[in-house]
Amino acid sequence: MSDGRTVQGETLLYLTDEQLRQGAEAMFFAYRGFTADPDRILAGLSYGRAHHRALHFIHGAPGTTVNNLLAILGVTKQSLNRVLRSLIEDGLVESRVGRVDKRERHLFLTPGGEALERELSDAQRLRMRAAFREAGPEAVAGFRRVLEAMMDPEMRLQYQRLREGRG
Amino acid sequence: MSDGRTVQGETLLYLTDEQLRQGAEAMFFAYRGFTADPDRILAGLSYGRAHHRALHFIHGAPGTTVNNLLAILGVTKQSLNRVLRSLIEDGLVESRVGRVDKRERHLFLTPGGEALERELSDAQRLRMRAAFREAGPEAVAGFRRVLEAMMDPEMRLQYQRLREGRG
DNA sequence: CATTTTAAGTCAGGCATGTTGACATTCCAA
DNA sequence: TTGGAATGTCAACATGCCTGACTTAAAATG
Repeated sequence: MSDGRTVQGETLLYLTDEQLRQGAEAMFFAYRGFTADPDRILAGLSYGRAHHRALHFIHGAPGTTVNNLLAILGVTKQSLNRVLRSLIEDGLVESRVGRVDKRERHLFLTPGGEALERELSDAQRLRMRAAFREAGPEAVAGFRRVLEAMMDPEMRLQYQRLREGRG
Repeated sequence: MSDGRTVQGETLLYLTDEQLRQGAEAMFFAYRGFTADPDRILAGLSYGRAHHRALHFIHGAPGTTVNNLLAILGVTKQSLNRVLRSLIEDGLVESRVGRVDKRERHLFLTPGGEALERELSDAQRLRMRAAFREAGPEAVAGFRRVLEAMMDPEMRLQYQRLREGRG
């Protein structure tokens, strides 16, 4: 890979291989922190990150279909199905047959599901809030901009669609 | 959770629950993109992300010990050992008994290991470089600041130590 | 109406990753 | 010198996610 510095001086210092390397390491360590708190809660419940993600997105889009969730989470239906089955058995998620299309199942959180989702989200938000506060508003804007640029185009669309859906 | 807007107006808009929620989703989608390219390469090699991480950090700190790597990667030594064993068997990593302390093993990449590390890093850097370029230098600075604030204090130290070690 | 497509769920098998437990080797300090 | 601590290894097991093949039901198509 070429060295940004050799191209047009200090302006592109943030594109040197070493800067990119540091960026990658920052992503690695930060993601660990990002998931650490919910992971601790989930560990005691024989649930994993997959359950958290399902609860998160069902909470954000109640009534979403299995197929929809599949596209957002980017896992196979076999994988998602195992997660959903346990959540439904434990009474955290409700699956209702679609009214217009009876093949579809619409997913909702029960009060218990909402409670767990909130517990997990609160743990995660606590850390994010602290980080955002510490870094300041401009840093947060930059953070968001870089992350969005890092997504696969498909995922970027999903992300923007979710944002718009909630205003 | 409290709503930032109610505290002191638009200044803290970036701390509202909805903003934090969007930040969390951005992390989720972006991390997927971040790992997608190396994952594709690894899939054909019966290797996984753990192998990539090991190669990455051994490359960055040649001669590091197993214990050292353990602290950085945050997994159990048994888990790391399986990864290292396969990398050593495949001739990508060399393990040398420590000279001053014979209990320690010092880890180095062989030319083959360096080659694979480079291939993986190049794939990842390509995406990061594009994202950094698209977002611009100030955004990248903010990105880094938020990620650093999001790390566990321990990991933050590891991260800073690695940065200093390479200048 | 018959056929094809779509949505969802299931079973089987595989691989990467993580865990705990037991163990060998080496070092160091009481 | 002896016992504890540190380092690393091996084995067994659990989990999560994957692919592939299949069933069921319903919708779309012709």
